[in-house]
Amino acid sequence: MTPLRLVIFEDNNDFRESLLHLFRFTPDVEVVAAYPDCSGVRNAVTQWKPEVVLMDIDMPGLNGIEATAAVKEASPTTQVVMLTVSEEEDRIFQALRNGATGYLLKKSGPDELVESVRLVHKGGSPMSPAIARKVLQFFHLTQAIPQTPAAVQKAVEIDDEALATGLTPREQEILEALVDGLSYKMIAAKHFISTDTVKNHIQGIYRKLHVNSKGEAISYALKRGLAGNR
Amino acid sequence: MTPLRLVIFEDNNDFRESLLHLFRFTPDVEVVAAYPDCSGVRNAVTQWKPEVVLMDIDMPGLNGIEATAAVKEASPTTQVVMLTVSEEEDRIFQALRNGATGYLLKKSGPDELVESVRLVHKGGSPMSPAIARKVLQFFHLTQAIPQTPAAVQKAVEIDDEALATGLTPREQEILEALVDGLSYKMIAAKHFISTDTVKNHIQGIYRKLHVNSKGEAISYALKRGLAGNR
DNA sequence: CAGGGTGTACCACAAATGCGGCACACCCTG
DNA sequence: CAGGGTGTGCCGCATTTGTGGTACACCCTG
Repeated sequence: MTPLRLVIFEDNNDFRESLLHLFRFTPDVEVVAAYPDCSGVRNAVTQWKPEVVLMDIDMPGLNGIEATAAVKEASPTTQVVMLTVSEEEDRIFQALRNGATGYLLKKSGPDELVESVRLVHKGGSPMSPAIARKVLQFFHLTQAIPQTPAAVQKAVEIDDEALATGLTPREQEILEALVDGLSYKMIAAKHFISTDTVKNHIQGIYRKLHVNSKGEAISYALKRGLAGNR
Repeated sequence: MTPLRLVIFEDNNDFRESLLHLFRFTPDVEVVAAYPDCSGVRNAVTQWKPEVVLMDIDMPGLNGIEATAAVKEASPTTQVVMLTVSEEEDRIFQALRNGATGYLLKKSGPDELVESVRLVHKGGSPMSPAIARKVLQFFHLTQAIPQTPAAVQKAVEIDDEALATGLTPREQEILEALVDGLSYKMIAAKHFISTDTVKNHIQGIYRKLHVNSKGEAISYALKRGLAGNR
């Protein structure tokens, strides 16, 4: 069986070297080339036709995100695995939409790196759990409302909003205020409590509705008629 | 440090036993209960208040997907990791929609299982690479298509909502994203622009709708059907 | 009475948001 | 061609929001 061809783009010399070293002891993976920058991405992939590319995100000149687009354009079947230290959402999503199919934090262990290269070639998407969580969050927000049979039943049987969501009466009131677009301060003034207490209630709401920002809460509440029925 | 409380739902006796056995040798994880079916999910989680639940998908009676919804409803902070043999997309997405934050194939090794339980508790989303790939594919599909000038023109001609409110097509798009509860960063990623540009558009929206916060904008838009018609 | 849930309040810190301005490129249209 | 509208990007700064604690008083209910 011919080994899997791998090309590496990584500007940090030490890290690049240790990657090379790592894969030297991996018989089924052959590092055919390793570059400290992405100036020659296009040529590199057309020349080497690698099955997999390991791509650092932070690099001088052409960065890893743009380079990923170039790789996929020059060789669509090549799988790109991003390597990064940061967990910035922007970059994650941009890299993924540019065609990256793996996304690993550099703190991943050697075994994990090697295994990831194999996996991405086998059609998987190795992703550090922290990254996966962010993708999932995004996924959740753009999803339709879940309709489990149980939930539907419940909604039909009892139309008590508070019971259905588990919100306390106070939380329900605060949610109404949120939906009106009020700020913490305004809510506090309206109900004669401190802004800190408002925060507490809002935290409770977030926990129970599985959201973590005003925007999500309002969206959730209005779309399901939990509030704003006036 | 108190160990992490884990509850298991798995109908296969052998597999359940081996899970129990596995975690018996994991000091930082304590399996407080294990059930062969989900008839008592709600009671189980309210009683044990586990940090993490391992949930088989295929089970007689209430299946793992519905049970997941029940778990999250009864104990929102509990993290649910799905365990399954199949890679059926519908089920994956349904489970994730219902609040599962991990998704492992049963062929995962013991170490991976244990590590996944820890990771999901630390805020990650352990996912078998094959699953992650499917989520990513879906992710790709829901991405915005870059605006061609022609498309913009078209939007201007047809979009009477935009005309009615004075919002430009781009602003309309951003408003849709706002209504989904997305953050600046997420919107930026979704439309492949910088967060600063997102800010600019949002400023434009605020000016035209006479509001000055995300909350007000979402509320305004949803209540008058300017967005969120899906 | 002990314990749980609820409502209140405070502190500290990180991240996101809102606001102001500046700049440039593109496409229309007069 | 000049100008306006739109989309994009960047900088800086003040405020708001989100997260994690701790604390205490009240009201139930077993």
